[in-house]
Amino acid sequence: MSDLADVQNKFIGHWGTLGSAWGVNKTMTQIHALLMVSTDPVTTDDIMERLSISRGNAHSNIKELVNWGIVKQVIIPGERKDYYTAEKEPWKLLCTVARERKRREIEPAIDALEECLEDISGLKSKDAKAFKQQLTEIQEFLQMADRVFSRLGKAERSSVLKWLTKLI
Amino acid sequence: MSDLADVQNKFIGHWGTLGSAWGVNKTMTQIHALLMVSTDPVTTDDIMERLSISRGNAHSNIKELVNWGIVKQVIIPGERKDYYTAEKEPWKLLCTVARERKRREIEPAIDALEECLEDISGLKSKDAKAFKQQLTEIQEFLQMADRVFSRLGKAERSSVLKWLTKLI
DNA sequence: TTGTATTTTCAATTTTTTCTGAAAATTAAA
DNA sequence: TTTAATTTTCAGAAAAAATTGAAAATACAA
Repeated sequence: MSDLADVQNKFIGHWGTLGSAWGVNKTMTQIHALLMVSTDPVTTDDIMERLSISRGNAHSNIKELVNWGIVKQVIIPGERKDYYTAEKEPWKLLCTVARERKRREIEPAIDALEECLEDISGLKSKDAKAFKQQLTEIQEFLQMADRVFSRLGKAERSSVLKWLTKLI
Repeated sequence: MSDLADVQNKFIGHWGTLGSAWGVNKTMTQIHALLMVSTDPVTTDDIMERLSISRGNAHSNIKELVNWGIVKQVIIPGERKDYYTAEKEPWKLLCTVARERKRREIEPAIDALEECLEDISGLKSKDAKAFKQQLTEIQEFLQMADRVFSRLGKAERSSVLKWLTKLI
């Protein structure tokens, strides 16, 4: 027989593990998990206490979540402290993350490959041609990913679901 | 005016950066990048030299790539050394990664949430109900992700392209 | 067998990342 | 103003992850 907080902590831990596997700081995803299961807005002190972490750690990870657009600061009239909430709807989370990852990772990668392609445009050896061909294929792949993420980033729940259902 | 190896190194570096952002060891993705742009199979020594890394490092990352099914060992008759190659086609890479990530991350996450749901099944407070509801939504989301990855994992290039094109 | 090439392992080290905690800065009430 | 609450910063500490290099294990030709 578990009590609510215990199970929530378990969930928070698992969400952190999942985040790590995808290259996200564990504390960051844990804070996010805590906010997802919190019905009311939460303060930095709440987070520090709940996750047993320092103020600095809590602070910087919250800021990072806000940067990603995954967490919002909410103003509570009459309160001095800052309160935070997260979007609860997983589909919206997906959209936000897709938008950010496109901007932060896919677009720069495309630009980088573009540069590589320019650098070798002058080379005519057989090996250079093979490399060029390979880079071009990867480039096309990334461009497709870019379009998918872009589409996802703009999507509404219903439309995402519609595609995915079609897809499967 | 750059020479081929320089541009390839540049590409290898960028591919490593991209991998890091997605939670993959940089050396691992760099080895993968090197194999993708190598027309012929490559030995551990080639990799060590090209990336300036130790034998142990090269070895363990190659093994990890083989584990993921992203790199294959090839037997070259008459040669003592092990040779390795990577699938060059990005779409096939996507399929392989999707299959593995489903197995390694998504399925365990679903099981973990399932356990959380069991743990709270007895709790009847208002908060417990809200938590249950939230977990259920996340669970459904993960299950959809699972199906998408599963579909991707089985796919052929043409069919993946067909969906994605429809999607956009 | 024996010797040599090659692969594998892993303790120790280095590097990178994350985290802490306290001081400084900011904000706003008194 | 002054004071107290709160947020922000950041140098140093701790933890985690990656890497080295050499010894051990293995594979195989002679």
